[in-house]
Amino acid sequence: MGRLPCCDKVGVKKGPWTPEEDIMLVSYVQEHGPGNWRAVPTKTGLRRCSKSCRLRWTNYLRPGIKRGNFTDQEEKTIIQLQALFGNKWAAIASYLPERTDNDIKNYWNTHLKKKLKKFQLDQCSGSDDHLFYVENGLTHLSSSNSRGQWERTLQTDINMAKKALHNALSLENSTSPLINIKQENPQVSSSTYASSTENISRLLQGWMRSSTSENSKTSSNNIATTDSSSCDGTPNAESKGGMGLMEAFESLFGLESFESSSSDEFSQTTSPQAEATKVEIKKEENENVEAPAVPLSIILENWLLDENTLNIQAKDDLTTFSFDEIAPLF
DNA sequence: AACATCCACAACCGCTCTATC
DNA sequence: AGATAGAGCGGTTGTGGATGT
Repeated sequence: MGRLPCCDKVGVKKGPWTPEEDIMLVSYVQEHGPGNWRAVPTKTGLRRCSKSCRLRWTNYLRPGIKRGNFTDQEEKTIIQLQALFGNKWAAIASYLPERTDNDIKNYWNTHLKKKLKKFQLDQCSGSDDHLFYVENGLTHLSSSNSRGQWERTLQTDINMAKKALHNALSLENSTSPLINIKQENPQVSSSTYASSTENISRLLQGWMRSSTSENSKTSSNNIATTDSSSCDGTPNAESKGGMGLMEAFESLFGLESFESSSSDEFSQTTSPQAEATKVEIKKEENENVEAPAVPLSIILENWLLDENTLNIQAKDDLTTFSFDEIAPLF
């Protein structure tokens, strides 16, 4: 049977969007809010596929998107999160609220992949550039085969992932553009918009001002379903980021270990269950060093997200974790 | 100046998941 | 329970500008 296409392919325009089309789309969103994309082509007269309209909005016209060069900090964050998540661009993007997953993916493919290749070559030739890559989170690329090397690499990656998470969470609190706009500057700055669409951004500014109160109901509904990083600039870190982490650790260690750990528990720094877990681990270690009852992922989870209280404890857990337990998974 | 090649990025494609009826 | 629409996601492609010959 198959799915019906999202729109009639005949007469649908493809390729780059013109400023006029952008304005038509933005005008529609101003009026109706993002959502009901199927109706957009007919209501606006745009000869575009509904999906194309949605993507154009999500990846380009949506408020709060930062364009232009990636900063060193952003680059490091991407590298570190990529090491953690793999090519889960949406998950990575949720930690960089001003960037879209498409942007990050493109940046990775065009810039960072090259650094990756260079790193591999430099490693063969023993270049001093190695330090750069270590600092930027590329140690996971090491072709280390020995167990000791692997463990050191893991340790380094976890440190960097932890840093990245910390940085990302700081970013969320401090640089989310629409939060700042709402909280600090009701006049709304245009600095976060694409320079090429500044005219459109002005339309949006007016819309945002009026919509914060008037459309709060509809826009919150629509926005919440529009994108992984919501339009109000506050990525759903608890659900999305949290799950991303879980997936990351599962993919890292091949363990299905989060079934008993809810996202709420995940967000807690010292949940009773986590404490119980640690006790359990210690107990297990005393009884049987090679068979920890609690997956490594939970240890890492606790350690990553609890800077102060669990650091030393979990580090101990980590360093005493038996590699034999997970070695077959690699 | 003309052409070829490279590169970055926007956009598209196809698949999957979820919500709704 | 199955069909459908809406949306998310990752991979790939197309296009236009920059650079080299």
